[in-house]
Amino acid sequence: MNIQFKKGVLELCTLALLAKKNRYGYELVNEISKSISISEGTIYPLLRRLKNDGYVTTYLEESKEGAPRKYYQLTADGKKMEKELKKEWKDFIGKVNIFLKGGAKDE
Amino acid sequence: MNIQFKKGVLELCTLALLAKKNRYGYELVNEISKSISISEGTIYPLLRRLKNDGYVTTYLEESKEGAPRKYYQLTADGKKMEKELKKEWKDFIGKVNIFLKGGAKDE
DNA sequence: ATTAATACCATGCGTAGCTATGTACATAAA
DNA sequence: TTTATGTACATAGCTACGCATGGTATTAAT
Repeated sequence: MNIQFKKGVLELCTLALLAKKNRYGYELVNEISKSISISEGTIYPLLRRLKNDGYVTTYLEESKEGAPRKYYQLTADGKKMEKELKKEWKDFIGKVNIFLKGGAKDE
Repeated sequence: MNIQFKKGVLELCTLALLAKKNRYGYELVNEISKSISISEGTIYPLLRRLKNDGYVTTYLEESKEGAPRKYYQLTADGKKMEKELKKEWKDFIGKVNIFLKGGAKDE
């Protein structure tokens, strides 16, 4: 899978998943990697950035299956950002599609 | 416009435009920037990479309107790459769309 | 005790787009 | 003449983000 395509989009995917319900980091890794190949080393730094930027807050919860889980919750800014990024993304792929339309010259 | 979204996609757009007909660098900049905001400092290094990687060849042609133009032409590898990237892109945005479906939890 | 699964985190690296700047030629205006 | 505009190409330094790698801690099974 093309690494470059993911740039910025994983942030959008993460925000979109958190918009549906609060989740913990490891859960996000598993959820996203079902369809897009990613590693923990990508998601944890991303979550840290989101927190530093004020888009999410966190809280701990114990787990019966291992170490305590750190849940991530969108802030008002985070919800706003999610909507904005989603809109930008749809707009962007629409524009890209203009260039992809029409086949090669020798087809 | 989100800079990160463009990563890798400008290469696809460039290849897709060259698949339709040969173009010179400045023309590509103008063509692409009609819908996606880019600068020359992005496209020229990109074209250089494409040439180094054997996806395009170049030839010079004089112009009545200024400096001579360097035309870019897809190689067989370039055409193959264009198809592959296009497929990967469509696959990718399909997967991203899975995460974007469904609204926020409080809507 | 050791292994495995769960769950979290830090860091250096490479890639690619951005800004800013420079070169060079042609044409037209001052 | 020199100044500005448009065309055309190119590079240096910066930044952001995903990746690979490694580490810690808890719980349960072997």
